[in-house]
Parts: sequence; C-alpha cells; structure tokens
Amino acid sequence: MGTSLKPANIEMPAPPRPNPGPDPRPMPDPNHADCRGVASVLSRVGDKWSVFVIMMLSDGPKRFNELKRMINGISQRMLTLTLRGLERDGLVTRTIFPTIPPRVDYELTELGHGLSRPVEALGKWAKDHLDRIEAARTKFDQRNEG
Amino acid sequence: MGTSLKPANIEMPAPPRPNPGPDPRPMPDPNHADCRGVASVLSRVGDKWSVFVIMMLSDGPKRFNELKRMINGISQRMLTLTLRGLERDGLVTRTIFPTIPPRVDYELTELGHGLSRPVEALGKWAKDHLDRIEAARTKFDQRNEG
DNA sequence: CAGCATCCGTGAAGATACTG
DNA sequence: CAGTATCTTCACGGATGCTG
Repeated sequence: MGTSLKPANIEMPAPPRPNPGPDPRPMPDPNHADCRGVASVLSRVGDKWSVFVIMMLSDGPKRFNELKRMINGISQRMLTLTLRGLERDGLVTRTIFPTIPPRVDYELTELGHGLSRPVEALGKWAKDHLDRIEAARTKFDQRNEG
Repeated sequence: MGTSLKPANIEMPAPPRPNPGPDPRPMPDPNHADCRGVASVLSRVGDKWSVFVIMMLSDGPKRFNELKRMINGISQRMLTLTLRGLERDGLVTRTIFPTIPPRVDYELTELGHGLSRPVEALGKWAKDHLDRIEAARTKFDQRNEG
C-alpha cells in the first residue's frame, strides 16, 4: 500500500524551531546498548519499596521486622522480595545470626551507599517541588474532567 | 495462642551493633505524609519510559513520532500515556500546531529541566556502576541457581 | 523472628484497528 | 501525523498459612 506520497501538503514549515541547526546538541550518550542496563537500574530506583529501604538503611543496619515497622504499609512478601532484589544487585548485604530466635541484619554496601546519594538528591528535589507538581496535577485534572 | 513468651531465649545479645546509642541518627525527614507524595514523584522517575522521554527532551522540543523513533521499543500507547503523565505533572508542555498533517511538539518545562538534572546524575551513577551491578547479579544468580 | 509457598484480584502494558 | 478505543495478557502485589 503506497499510503500516499503526495508531495503536496507534506512537512509543514509551521513553527520556526529555535534550534534547526545541524545537531549541535551535547548528546551525552547515544549508546543504545547502555540504555537497557541503565534502565534496569533506574527501574529499581523507581520501585518505591526499594527506595524506602535504601533510605531506611542509609543510617545503619536494620533487622527485617525493624524495616517492616519503619516502612509501615509494606507486606512481608514485598519486603522480602525488595531486599532480595537489592541484595542481588549488590546494594545490600544480608547477615544471618544463628541465634534463637533467628536474626538477620540488612546493611547497605559501599555500592548501596553510593546509590543513596543521588537517590536522596532526587528525593530532595521531589520534596522541594512536590507542591508545584501536585498543583499541576490538580490543574490538569480539572481541565480534563470539567 | 500465646506464641510463647518465655523469658528465656528472648532477644539475643548476639552482635554488638556499632551504634546502639539513643538514636543519634540524622533522620532527614521523619514526616510520613511527605513520603506518599515523594513516592509518587519517584515512581514517575522509576518509570523507564518517563526517564527516556525526559532524557530525549532535555536537549530541545520533539515531535510525537520523533520521540517514538528515538526511544525505539516504546509503543504508541505507552508514549501517549507517558507524555500525558509528564504533562499532568507539569514537567512537559504540549503544543499543538493546527497544520496538515497535524503537528505536536513536546518540550520540557522549567520544572522538567530541573528534574532532568538529578535524573541525569542518577543515570550517570547507573552507567558508572552498571558493570559492578551486573557482576553482582550474575554472582547472585549463580549462587542461588547452582 | 525471618521467610517461603500458594492463591487470587487488580491493573499495567502490548497488539491491533480506527479517527481527525 | 497524532492520537483514541478495545481486547488480552500476565506480572505485581496483598492475604493467608506453614516452617526452621
């Protein structure tokens, strides 16, 4: 199917872009291969439970139920899965003390602490601009709903 | 169901925590109310498509299909939803040019540009430590699978 | 206390087709 | 070109019960 290739009515001159030059952009990393991997790391950050756990652990090791209490709303299942994920990524260590009852401490690794910095920066930004974002949301919802 | 409250075998003295003091931690923000809102912002960052779009838009406005091409793998539906979400949060603007064929430009707002900075910091961290993380993953998987 | 196994409901995401 | 609408799928997450 030709899908019409009429030379008429094609690409409009419509809006004069401020930047029509020959690609003068910095483009820090056009490498598509990296994106995949980076995305997997970012998705971990996007996981709200992971972020909370990292936050909670940023000031020292914690026990399982200690974390569960602090986060307040997470199910045991999710906490387990979250911790496993973080452990898998080398972001937290899991230390078992063979006492009775058993005790397990979770602690951020060097890598985990490193991650906590940009995450906290992001969290700070989020906190600082939260009101503006929520305002935008309300406004948008009103427009779209009224 | 007493679940046993024998004074014996209770809380162990097991591991001498380096920090058993009366909570000398900084605790930047114990406010639980904020967490909810912050989480909603973080979840947006965690959404891989949102991050990609923000990245793509960080160097100037783009059209719908332009973004679709650049991201390569996103469905039209997801791109639409992602852009709607970003627009709702006041992170991107949507400008319609009533030409034929129609043209819509998406551009980061001031807020969106502000967000792109910590996001890129996070992306940089992810890229820098990607190999270490992937190594940890492989190692973990081997342990758990072998 | 810490954690796994299981079941099940919800909704997020892809594919496809149609409209302005 | 830039969407909307619909259908289907399936992974995420909660609840529950059991083990070491």
